[in-house]
Amino acid sequence: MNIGEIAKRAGVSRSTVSYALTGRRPVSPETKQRILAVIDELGYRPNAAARALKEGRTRTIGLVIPPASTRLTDMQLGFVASVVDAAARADLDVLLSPSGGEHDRSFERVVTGQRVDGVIVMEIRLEDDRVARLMASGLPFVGIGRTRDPAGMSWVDIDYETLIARCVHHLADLGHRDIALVNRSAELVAAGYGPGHRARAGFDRAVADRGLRGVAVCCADDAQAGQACTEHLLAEHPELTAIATVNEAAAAGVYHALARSGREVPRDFSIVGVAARHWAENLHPPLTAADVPAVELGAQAVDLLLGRIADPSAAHRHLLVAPPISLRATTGPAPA
Amino acid sequence: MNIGEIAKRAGVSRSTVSYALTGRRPVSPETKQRILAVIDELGYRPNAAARALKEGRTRTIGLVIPPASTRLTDMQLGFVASVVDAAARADLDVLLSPSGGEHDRSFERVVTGQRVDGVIVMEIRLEDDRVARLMASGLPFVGIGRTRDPAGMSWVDIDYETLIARCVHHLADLGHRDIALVNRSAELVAAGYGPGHRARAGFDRAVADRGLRGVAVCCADDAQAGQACTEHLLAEHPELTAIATVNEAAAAGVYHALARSGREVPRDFSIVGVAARHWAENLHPPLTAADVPAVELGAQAVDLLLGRIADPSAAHRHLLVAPPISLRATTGPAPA
DNA sequence: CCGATTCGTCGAATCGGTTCGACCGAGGGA
DNA sequence: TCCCTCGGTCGAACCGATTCGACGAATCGG
Repeated sequence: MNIGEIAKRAGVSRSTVSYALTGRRPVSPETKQRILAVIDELGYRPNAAARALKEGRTRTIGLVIPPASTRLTDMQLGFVASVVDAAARADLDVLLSPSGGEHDRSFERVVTGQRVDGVIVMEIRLEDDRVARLMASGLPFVGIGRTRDPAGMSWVDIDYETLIARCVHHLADLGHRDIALVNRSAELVAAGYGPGHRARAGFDRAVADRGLRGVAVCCADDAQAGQACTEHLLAEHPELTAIATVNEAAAAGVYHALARSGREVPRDFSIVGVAARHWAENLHPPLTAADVPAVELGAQAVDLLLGRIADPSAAHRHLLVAPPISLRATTGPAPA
Repeated sequence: MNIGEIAKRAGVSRSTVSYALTGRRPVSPETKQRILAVIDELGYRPNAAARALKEGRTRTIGLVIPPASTRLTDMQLGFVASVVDAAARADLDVLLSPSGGEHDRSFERVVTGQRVDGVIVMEIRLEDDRVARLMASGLPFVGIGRTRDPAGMSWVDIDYETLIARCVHHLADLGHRDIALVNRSAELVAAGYGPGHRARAGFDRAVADRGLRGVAVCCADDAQAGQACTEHLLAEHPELTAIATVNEAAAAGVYHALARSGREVPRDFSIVGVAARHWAENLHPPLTAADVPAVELGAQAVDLLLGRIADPSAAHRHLLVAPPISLRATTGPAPA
């Protein structure tokens, strides 16, 4: 079932079969039809490896994800899904590569073995050696997220700094004076995870701008940690009346801790965050939050990558989104 | 940076480089060292396409997932993560293929273009044309889930029928007489989604065995639907004192509906389900549930697939797991 | 001391496509 | 009528690896 077999049965040469399929040279209607009939009958498809070898491209992109051991957040899942979706629309396949920890062989294989035409990297750190590796390799790539100095790369990202600042202003406008930031996990922040640092910076700046009293804490990415963290926060700072958070996975725990402390949301306490819309709406009560357009970002990342593959020397482009805050049910005036 | 370049710089023939790398023929220590030095210096990796073409295998497996539009449940995410993880351990790459809906081109490409050595298929229906397609193609594959008559395939699956029956018996043992099943979405069940049907069958059988009164409903996979569904259920059947569920995504909504109706869990009402442990523990209160070992199942699926790739004519194997119910905080004696 | 092994290496064939140069015949312009 | 162009097709080269057969040199047993 290779191209030679098709050629033999159609009574033409292999090149003619190739031209009939790719259309890169004219083939007479009768010949073409005969070839297609044979192909259809035998269910022939060109061998992807042979084609990739000759053409020098694989029609596959790599998607570098955090290692499987760290559970994907809802937002990350949204990115993965939208990248896969957008790639499928462009008739590209997606090769998954967990990176970090023990799986660096996988990353190496993807980057170095000419298995993919380009790469999308998620979960970028301020200093990220995967990015350095990719830049050195010359392979086209796009970050979902960006390094501290992203001038030499193409990327899409969420403007956490602006968003958290906006959250703080929203709370300040409502009269809150003592607010807390529930950030991502201490490990992530310590490892230089961009959103954690940028959220912190935005929080500090806005708190200073509005003359508020702010306290920032880190919190692991699950409901139990969110609860523990909030209980601790309320015990240490009983004066708090609001929380801003970028940790969607912890939000349910934050709710429970507040309920157990006797505080009712939003009457006694306000919460505002940055989260996937799906997630914000499914909390109870629905979370007032900046809705991250994960689907759009993933699609844009694929777009950018296609551009770089088509012209690797083109100027780098990027997209920084700061979606507006959707008012739902968790923020209200500061209690008197 | 191909093997010829390495050969030239090391002053040997291309075949010798190949033998030095694969070890399939002896190479003298000095020569080998010289070759490895050059390779190291130039950062050479064999071209994956060329190797695949000659060897006839790609060292890649396909993972067929539901289309991106339908959000992955926590359990499905666990499967994906564990498959990727297990594949990485075996030095295999994973090619993602959304199937269903508009993405059948992607599935076709994966199955037919000799891009992968084997395939793992998720979300299998009782009658599943992707399975039929794979059987016809002769490509090794393993299902996570199984068709109605899975004799001709290898698979791993969760024994929903037994598990839900076990849940019902657990509730009956606690004295509950009126119980409901909250199943997966009506669309899934209508489409012949196996777990939905098998859960229903196990529920009906156990309810009959114990002489209970049971009511089964379908429910979309999110918290809002869970709440609406439960409210409806309580309105129609106020005599209910317990719910068994296979719909982990709806559980939070079930909780809220019960709380809003004034029922306290587990004092007034019991809930028991089948869910990923991570998910059950993060609910509040933690859900008494059969903990699905998604990680183990994914790893087993990869194992089975490796076996089939190694020997496609070997007898089919399968694994049906029925993990015990972990008692947490949501079941108690039926109210008097 | 000679024939048979064994070791280390090389050259050439091969995998299944794409693509380039060339060829033949028909049609069109001068 | 002659020449050129162009449509349609073929054969051969090529992409970058693996692998088989062969061959020279060293080793070994008799």
